[in-house]
Amino acid sequence: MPALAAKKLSFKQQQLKLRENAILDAVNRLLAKKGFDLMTMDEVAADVGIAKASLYKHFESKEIVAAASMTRLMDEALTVVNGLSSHLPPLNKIKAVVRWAIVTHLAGAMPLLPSTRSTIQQALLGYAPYMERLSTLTEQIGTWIEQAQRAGTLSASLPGEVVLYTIFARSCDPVADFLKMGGAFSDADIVDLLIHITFEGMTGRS
Amino acid sequence: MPALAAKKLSFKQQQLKLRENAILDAVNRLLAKKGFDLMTMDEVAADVGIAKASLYKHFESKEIVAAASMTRLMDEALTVVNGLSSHLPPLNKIKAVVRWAIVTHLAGAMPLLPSTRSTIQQALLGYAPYMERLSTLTEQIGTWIEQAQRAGTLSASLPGEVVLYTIFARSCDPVADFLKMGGAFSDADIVDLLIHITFEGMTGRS
DNA sequence: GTCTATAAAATGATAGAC
DNA sequence: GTCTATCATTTTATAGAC
Repeated sequence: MPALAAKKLSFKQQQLKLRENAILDAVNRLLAKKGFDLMTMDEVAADVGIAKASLYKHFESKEIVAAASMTRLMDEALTVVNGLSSHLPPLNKIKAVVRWAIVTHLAGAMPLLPSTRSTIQQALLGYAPYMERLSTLTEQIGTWIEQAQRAGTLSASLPGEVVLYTIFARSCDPVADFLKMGGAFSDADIVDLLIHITFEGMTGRS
Repeated sequence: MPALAAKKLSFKQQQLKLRENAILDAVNRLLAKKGFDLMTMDEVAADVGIAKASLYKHFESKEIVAAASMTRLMDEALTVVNGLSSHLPPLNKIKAVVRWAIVTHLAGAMPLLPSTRSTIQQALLGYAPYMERLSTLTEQIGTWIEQAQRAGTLSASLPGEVVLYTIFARSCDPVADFLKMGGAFSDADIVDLLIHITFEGMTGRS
């Protein structure tokens, strides 16, 4: 009965996948809350509700489980990117992605990608699945940047590199945290404000 | 001989001050390079060239030595602020301060102030000398923001809070690190680019 | 695969001689 | 105040029973 056997295996694999997703959920949340260096494997295990040794049966190190979590986040970003209407002007596509990132950040589910100071950066560079997705994402956004610059909706005098890095950096801008802590604005307000200062700046318009 | 005694004491105090400044130099550099959580007291001691136990004779904990370093940085910021020509338009004063911060950042001497995730934030809140200076700095910049908004050079529709937090956040923008790592731009170029995207944004001008 | 128990290493902080 | 030596704790990772 190959069909039944395959079904049983698939079920086991599904369970495995579910458990691993639960682990990545916890890791993602902790990465967003404390960052890689302050997140401990004890916390992760406690959060998932399993023993730490069990954690290591699924992921062989702290670096790898973090990289796996970041890879899943990249997949979500790519899903957002691919789900955008192709009729949208390029600048609006870029804004939509940044908007998604800030919303995710405010929801406490955005690990701090761009921190030159975190130990995880080096590990990510050596983790192929992550780098693959980052490359795809970068390429897609890079194309939109060029299109928007040709269309004149994005400043043509800015090097594309600068725009790209800025988009990534604003996706986990600490300003969002400060404003949220202040309590004077709703999440929706904060998103709009950050999108505005990111693309329009802060100077007055005559 | 009170004069001589006073002189000797002053000399000893000068030596003490010099040594403590050397410690704060090392701490400042390490805070900028790795952040509070990844900086170790062993590193600090090694960097200064003294034993770790000696370090603890000068500063009673890692939190306090870091807070002292941050306080000294705040004093430098206040010196910059007070050194600005009073005839400068308010927006230019604000830009000058941000410019100083980015230059300091690129020189590897800007600890990452705004990180909601670092353990040090809580310690800073309880360290009066730092909070005092932060308060003075915030008040001065806040006044300039209001003036610039009334003058129409800064968008009047933006809450002052948002402008203030943005100024602090851009002072240690990771975009600067990324661009520096890329190697395609000089430090001066990076400063100009960051000032531009911070105040003018990234959209095209028709 | 899950658990308990523990190894191995890093690190903040201190004891005590000089 | 400076040093060497050490403590106490945290934390990554693993051993080994079930």
